[in-house]
Amino acid sequence: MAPKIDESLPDLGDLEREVMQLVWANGTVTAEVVREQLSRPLKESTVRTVLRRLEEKGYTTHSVDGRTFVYQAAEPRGRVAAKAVQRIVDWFCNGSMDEVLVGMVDTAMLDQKKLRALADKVAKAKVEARGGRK
Amino acid sequence: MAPKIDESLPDLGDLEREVMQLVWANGTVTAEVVREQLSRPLKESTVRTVLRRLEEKGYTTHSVDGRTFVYQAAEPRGRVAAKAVQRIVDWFCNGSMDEVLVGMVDTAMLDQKKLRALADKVAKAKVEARGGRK
DNA sequence: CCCTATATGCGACCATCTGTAGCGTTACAG
DNA sequence: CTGTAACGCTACAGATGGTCGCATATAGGG
Repeated sequence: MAPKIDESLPDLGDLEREVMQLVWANGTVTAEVVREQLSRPLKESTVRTVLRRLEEKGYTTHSVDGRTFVYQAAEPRGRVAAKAVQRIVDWFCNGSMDEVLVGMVDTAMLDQKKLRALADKVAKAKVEARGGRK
Repeated sequence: MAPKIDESLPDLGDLEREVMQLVWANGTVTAEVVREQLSRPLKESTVRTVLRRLEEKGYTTHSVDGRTFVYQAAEPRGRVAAKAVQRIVDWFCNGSMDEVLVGMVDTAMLDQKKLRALADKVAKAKVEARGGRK
């Protein structure tokens, strides 16, 4: 059966999330790179602490280039987001996505047309993903 | 235009979440009722503290019956869940739901068929809601 | 081969959040 | 008037997360 996707990763704080965004955006990053791209000026040690915690939490992995740590996301953004959503659905609606979807329409987050378009898009993406590997 | 839905409510802890479930399930509850239905035995004061915080956070409202507080959800479950999802989407994918949907399919949370079925269901729910007023 | 610049490892601090509860106060039944 | 039930308020400890400082190790330049 399915390759047992590792369950719900721990939550992230604001800074941690911002750093993850940079990791995803850059593909691979070093503490220095992250520091430069952060919205506010933080000490190197701070950045490295965050990067380390992110790895402890399972969001990133690192390899060493010379004596520099190069981090990269352990999982693609969409997948992490999907897990987060899954958790929400479990917490609030006992795993029933329907109620959430309806809620989204209710709060004008989605409309029927959009939903259907997504269904098509997803179907297509699915085919591609499957074609690539598997 | 749309009645300006109040933005993302604060996060909830485990106990707070469990209590909210009871509120939603019961419609209206008192500290006593919640206490009785909780999975573990907690002091009344504990329950009342949680209920109070829940109200501070905007999840519930209360009215007074005699000298007893009667709480009820400020918003339906589906709507709260939807907002939570919205936040996730914003955090991770700059508001693009697509990426998340794809991620869900990727993690086997959803499949094309299911998605399409939901689209129909939502469409129907939408019609009903619309039929009521408007 | 030694020295310095750099990047790391790790521990520390503090503010906030959450679970959990005690205590003083108040209002209504008898 | 008094006891009881419900309330408000404060407290407190444990877990997180943001933010650093400092000791250490190691690659090169001289």
